[in-house]
Amino acid sequence: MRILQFHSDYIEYTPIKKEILKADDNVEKTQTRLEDLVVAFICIEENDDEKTIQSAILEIKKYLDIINESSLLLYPYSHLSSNLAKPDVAINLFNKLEELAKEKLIKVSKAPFGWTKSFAIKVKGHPLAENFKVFDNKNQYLKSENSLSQVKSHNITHESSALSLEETQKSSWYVLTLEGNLVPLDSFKISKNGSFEKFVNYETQKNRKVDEQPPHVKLMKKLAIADYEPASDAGNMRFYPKGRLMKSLIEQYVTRKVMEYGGIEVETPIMYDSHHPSMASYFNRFPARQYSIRSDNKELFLRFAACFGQFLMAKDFQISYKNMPLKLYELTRYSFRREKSGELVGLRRLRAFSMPDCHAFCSDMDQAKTEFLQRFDLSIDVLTELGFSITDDIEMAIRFTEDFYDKNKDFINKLVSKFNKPVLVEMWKEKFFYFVLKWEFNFVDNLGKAAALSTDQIDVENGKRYCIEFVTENGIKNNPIILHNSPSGAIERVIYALLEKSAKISKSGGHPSIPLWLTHSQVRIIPVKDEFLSYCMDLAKKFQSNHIRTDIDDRTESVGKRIRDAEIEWTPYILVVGEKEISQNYLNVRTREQGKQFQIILDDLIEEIKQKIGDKPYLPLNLPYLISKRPLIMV
RNA sequence: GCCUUAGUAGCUCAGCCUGGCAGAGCGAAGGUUUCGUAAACCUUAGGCCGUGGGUUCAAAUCCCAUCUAAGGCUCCA
Repeated sequence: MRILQFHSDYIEYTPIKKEILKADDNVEKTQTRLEDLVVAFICIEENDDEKTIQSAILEIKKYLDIINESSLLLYPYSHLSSNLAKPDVAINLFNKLEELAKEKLIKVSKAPFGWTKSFAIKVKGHPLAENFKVFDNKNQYLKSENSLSQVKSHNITHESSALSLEETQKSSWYVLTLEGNLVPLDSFKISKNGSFEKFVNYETQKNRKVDEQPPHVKLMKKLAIADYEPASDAGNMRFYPKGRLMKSLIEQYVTRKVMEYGGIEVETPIMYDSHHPSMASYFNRFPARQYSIRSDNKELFLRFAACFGQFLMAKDFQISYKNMPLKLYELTRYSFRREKSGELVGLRRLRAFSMPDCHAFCSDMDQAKTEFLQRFDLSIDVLTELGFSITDDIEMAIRFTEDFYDKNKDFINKLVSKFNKPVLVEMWKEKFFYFVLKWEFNFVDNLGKAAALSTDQIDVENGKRYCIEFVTENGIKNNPIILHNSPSGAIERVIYALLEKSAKISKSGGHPSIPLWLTHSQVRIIPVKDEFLSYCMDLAKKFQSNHIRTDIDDRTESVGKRIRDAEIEWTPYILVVGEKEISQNYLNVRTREQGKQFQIILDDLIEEIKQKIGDKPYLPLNLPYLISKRPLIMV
């Protein structure tokens, strides 16, 4: 039995003429079009039997799992062999194959057997898209080749990755305590209703049914931060002026922190040639999750992480052990992942996102571990400075192989004690994928959903896979261990978490807010009458020259209305300026934080605000400073 | 991909069950008001009721199909 499989954008076929007597009846001679599926061209050979069918279907299912596809077309295709089975045997086995496939897969269809058919097919542009397999009657899986791809022996890696996917099932869950005890999850007493409990449930249980729309989705619209863009693909957001400003500030902040740590900023292309030789193993890691673009004769895909561009760059560097650890950094705008449409949620899960990604190339495991601890501190620092409390908002998961744990208990316990709370552990019997250890900081939102922010990994494979080399003290070339750190996680996700956190505060009766350094209008000035406008403009200039974003509500609305509007925008400082303030030279301030009014002189207020902002990045207002000049973005 | 829900004015939504002139609030435009800490007042303009078909004297409303989106499931290296 021979199977030629294509991962296809579409196939169209039309039955033309019945070829053999026993061919399928009730066949309409109309065109069938199917989209996004695997087309399996199959021929049944002499000596094939039910066992052959069974092992074939397992292989087909494995292939669909790997490329993450659920639709299958079984297409009888005799031209693959010169040793065909007799038609009546073949048709019988073919129907069995269809039955079995329907038991195991979601969407299965079959083209008619024994008919001449015309067909047109469009095959997707990634190395795993084309695949050929041969089985004999002892249900042995004989050989498989990417016969049409230039990447020879590719299927061997594909095979091993399929096997290791099964290994995934063998992971087991524990809690690692501050005392360094690895307690099986079942016997660990988790305190009720805490975020750790929610996090553990989210990670380990299947039932995640929630009926509400996440609060941050409402907020991102209401505060005119971001919105869905109907004219793009789902999961590609538009960012309004306030959201863009917020993103820029967070991006600048994270980038500065990573550069202070020693990261060297680079920029790499967002698209790559699918047929470049080094793509094969990359695809094997992230199969069929990318956007693809056809341009002239090239099949390009959009990157889904920065790893790749940085590895290709590091490969061309001349690196000595003296340069290690070498840290490359890029904040991708964007990385693209074609998540399934149903998986996308507001700013939590996107198809296009901005990801800070810092790789450290280390000479050996000792150096890697030392570096790893530094980056752990960096990540805690970044999240804290972004406005999260590690104690209240963040839960940690750590995943490692049993072998690595046995050899590195002290090291792992050190991570936990730095985190200073119990940690959820997923332990694997054996290594799969490319890392031996990986941790994440997760934010748990209002609906009990967890989203990973910071993360770091110890990667022991890709140095070799990408031929990255450094010269050791002895003059030998060696492959580095690579650490993959994102100290903050995707920038959009940081905004999601900030909004969810403020929704949590508002739920419990507090005043929701956004960190001062990230709010668009830090100070809003409201002149009581038009005649005070020029005084207010002078005032605004003084704030702005001190890097405090200040605007003026010069609309002809009542004072009450303008205060209300400022509060709806979550403006942290509202100044009402009238005769009293001008004649007596003080300011009347209404703060969001304390929700009360007080009087203060200008210089003191500037000092207070500057102190609260600290050394966070500054950018000027991203909208006209007179409200009357602004378009209305959200009601 | 599957399940559920929703598409009506710029925005948020009512009307649909039980068919009978297309509605409200906010926002916008014009005007009056110059106001002291969470919504001043008046006037006006805004519509292919997602799209296509069907039933009916008559469809936003009932039926069928279809598109789009959201939420959930699955997935999440």
